[in-house]
Amino acid sequence: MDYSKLCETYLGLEETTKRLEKTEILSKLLKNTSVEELKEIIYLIKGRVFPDWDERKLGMSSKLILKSISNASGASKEKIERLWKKIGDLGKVAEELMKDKKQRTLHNKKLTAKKVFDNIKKLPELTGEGTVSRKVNLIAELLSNATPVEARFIVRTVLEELRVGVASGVIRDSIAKAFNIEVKDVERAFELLNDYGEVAEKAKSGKRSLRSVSINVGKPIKVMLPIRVNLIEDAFKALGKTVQCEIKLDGFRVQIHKKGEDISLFTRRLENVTNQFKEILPILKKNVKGDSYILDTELIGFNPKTKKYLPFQSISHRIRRKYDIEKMAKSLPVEINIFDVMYYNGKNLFDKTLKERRKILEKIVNEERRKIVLTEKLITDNKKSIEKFYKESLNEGYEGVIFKKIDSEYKPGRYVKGWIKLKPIMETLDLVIIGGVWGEGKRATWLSSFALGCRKGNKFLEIGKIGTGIKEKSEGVTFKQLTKELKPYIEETKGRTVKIKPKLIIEIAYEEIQKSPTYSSGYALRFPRLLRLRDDLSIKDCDDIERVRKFYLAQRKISEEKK
DNA sequence: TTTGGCTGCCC
DNA sequence: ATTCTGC
DNA sequence: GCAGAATGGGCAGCCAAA
Repeated sequence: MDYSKLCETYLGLEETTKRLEKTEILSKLLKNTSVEELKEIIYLIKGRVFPDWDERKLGMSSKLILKSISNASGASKEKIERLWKKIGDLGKVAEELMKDKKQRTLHNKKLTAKKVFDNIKKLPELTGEGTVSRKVNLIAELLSNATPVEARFIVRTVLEELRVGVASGVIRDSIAKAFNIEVKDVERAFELLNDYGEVAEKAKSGKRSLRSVSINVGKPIKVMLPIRVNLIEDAFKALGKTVQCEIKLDGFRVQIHKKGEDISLFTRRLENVTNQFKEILPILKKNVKGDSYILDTELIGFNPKTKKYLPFQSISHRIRRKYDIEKMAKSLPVEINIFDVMYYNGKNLFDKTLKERRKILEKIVNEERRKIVLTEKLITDNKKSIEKFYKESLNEGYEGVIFKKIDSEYKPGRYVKGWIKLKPIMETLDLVIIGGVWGEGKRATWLSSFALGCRKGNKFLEIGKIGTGIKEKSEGVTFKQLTKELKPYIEETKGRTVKIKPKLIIEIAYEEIQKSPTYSSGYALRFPRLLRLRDDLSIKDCDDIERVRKFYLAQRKISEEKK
């Protein structure tokens, strides 16, 4: 397939916001795609070259793409930075610059989808000295042979940000439509295979082939996710009468696959982390019965001396580690908290109820404190007991609770009403805006991220940035309004980043105050978001570092960390 | 040899 | 992770 | 309510620059 044909589809998809129209456009393309190319085209439509479960990484993002654009177009880095700030999309920047260039050199080879796919696929293979320039050249070569529009989408594909409003939902519906199969059959096949390329191939060869798909132990599946509510009343509203309350621990979500003697561990984003946590494999073999299984768990770090749980930041040292793994396993051991089972001894348990799945867990797991346990839970239909469970969980220092409908099925990869997350809301901070970053995509013409300061005497110290909780449309605090108000106070511009004179106070909510190695105040906020403008306050009223420190010391701590 | 920019992925 | 928005 | 697209801090590893 010519890459230009694919780009036409991208343009069509980008043009409409309607999902049904997107489905129509995409299903047409899929119908006209040969079996040989189907997989690649599906990946490219998702803005990738690999399926979700594939662990290869391109190792190329905005800063390196910028170099490729510079090489291919001859424009300086500064010029590209300027355009990027203005347009908010490196793809469109490449398009503009290649337009200028193309007027001079008109003859180039026609790009095929395969050529684009193959060049990008080569990126992960490059390692060692000279890697960066080789990667840059590989993409520059594609850009040089591309039409301006093709350049736009090549850049976005490498960035894995296609921005045409297509992700798994539209792809699912398009496959169903293209091959005349029910959406729910396509969805189920994807739950099992986790690869829309393969699903499309099966769908093309018919309903029977799609239905014969089964789970592949050792290949990660997507996990079920809870919806968040802020009030316990909202949780009651969404849940059935009987509720399973579970404590929420602040560790890593890990799914454990066992098939015969082989055990593999995967994160929520499907990365294989078996090597990082090898020390738990013998525990699993000893304490969990069964020839094959898939378990849903949270790994939580604890202090080996005091046996107390540790905050997330401690065990975050372990997840991506490649060196000193064994040493780390000793100084930062983890406890396996099992809360679900999706597959057992050859049987897929997605359609079983939570009650049934938990029953299986209780039969097969032999618990050992600080090694392997079933997540602490309470099953009740009494509101008072639920409230008490929540309160006590917070008192224990846990992150919060998860409420689950007792008869809920397991829905891989979905945020569903059957699972509800409740965490406490911390006291907010009033902080001053001291900088900003120009936005991308939909937010291209606005300042869309804001640097925050807290007061120390007459000065302001950085305490992080904030970019969510602000509205694009409608009522409330909008990006447009903030940009307009702050623009006159911009003191300095560096690429897409600006410094802003302290003027405007905003109220910020967050989950936790952390010690920060990057910000000058020494603190940063975990999951910050904007609640409202405080134009009733002047910069003198900005919360100071002492108040931040006071909150830091007062907040939930599951263990005293000695550092 | 050290430092720092960049990327990808945990939350 | 949280949040907003169009369907 | 779902799906998609914006955005946060911090960490390890890799490579290039200092």
